[in-house]
Amino acid sequence: MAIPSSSVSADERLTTIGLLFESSAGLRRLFGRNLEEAGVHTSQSFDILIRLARSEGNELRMSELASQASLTPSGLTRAVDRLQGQGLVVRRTCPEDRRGSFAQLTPGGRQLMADSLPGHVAQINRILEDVFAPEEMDQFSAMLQRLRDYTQAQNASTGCPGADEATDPCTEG
Amino acid sequence: MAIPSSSVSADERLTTIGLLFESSAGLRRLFGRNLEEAGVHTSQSFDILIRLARSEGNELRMSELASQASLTPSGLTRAVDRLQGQGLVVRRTCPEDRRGSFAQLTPGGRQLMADSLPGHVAQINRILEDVFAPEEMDQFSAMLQRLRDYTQAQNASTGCPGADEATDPCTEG
DNA sequence: AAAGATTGATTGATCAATCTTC
DNA sequence: GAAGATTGATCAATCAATCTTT
Repeated sequence: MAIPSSSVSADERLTTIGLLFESSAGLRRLFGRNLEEAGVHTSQSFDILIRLARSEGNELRMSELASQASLTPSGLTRAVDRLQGQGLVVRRTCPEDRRGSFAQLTPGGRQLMADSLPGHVAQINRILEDVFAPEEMDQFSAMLQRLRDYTQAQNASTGCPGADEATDPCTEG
Repeated sequence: MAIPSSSVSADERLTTIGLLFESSAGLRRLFGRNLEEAGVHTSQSFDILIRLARSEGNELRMSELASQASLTPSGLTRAVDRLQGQGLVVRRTCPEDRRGSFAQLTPGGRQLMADSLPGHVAQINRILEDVFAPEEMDQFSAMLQRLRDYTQAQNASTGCPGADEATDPCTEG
């Protein structure tokens, strides 16, 4: 009682991490419902499509996309296979380095994003406005940014998915 | 420029959600390394074990455990099968309602938690102290708590895993 | 030999269907 | 018939190994 703020107990900090995990899982479920109705199969698919949609030329290198989507290279290969099967994405061999390839949004993929994004953004706004006061939003975002950067840096030491030097703020899910 | 705080753009809010997802995935990867060294197979296993460890009698009903761990009933059945196979958990039929059962930590399971928890807590403390100022911690936790509660309430409307009325603050991962 | 990407084998999670008990 | 839990079938992600290009 009346212990200063640095006294946050171990239990409380464990709980904080648990809340982060549960929030993430809960949001994915909420989004999943609406995205499916909008024609996007899963929240993970959307995660990939939106990053392509927000990139120059609607395309990204496989390795960078894997990193941004928190997937291993093989995981991304399979995800892009599925999206290609749905006609939303195509592969393009990188002309300067023929080992690499780009994943690129098709016109159909762009259309799907154009159709589904407004509803998704509206849902996000509704949630965030219900939960946070306006001045809290920026704080929350800034804290998450630091936490994300920290985990990326730590994971980078040992070559992990989602451990990119990515300065790119294009980071949605 | 100089637009008030409520003008946070759609892109910024999309990014906030993306940061939350990436933070969650990044933390799971960081924890996974250390937990594996400590003898816990995955971050998901730990998620289940710690909830049992922090519950009365080291046991919890399957349905409640599923909800707390953000798993479907069948997902939890399989997870408990694995933990039982490792000798960390046993099932106990509920005497008052023979449809239900409890998952309960074995002595070996309790020992494993006793051995691995200190290191895990230390890792969490290190991360949170590196990333956040002391006074930010409580804010961050409180914001996540509201977000978690909100998503649970929303998902509850349609019967989803992790959508519990759970007032229980035992919530780690 | 190292980097980018893919494939095969395995593990983990989900949905739909089923079984038992209420 | 509904609730708690499990099983079968399927899908998605990972690791280890492989192929191509550098």
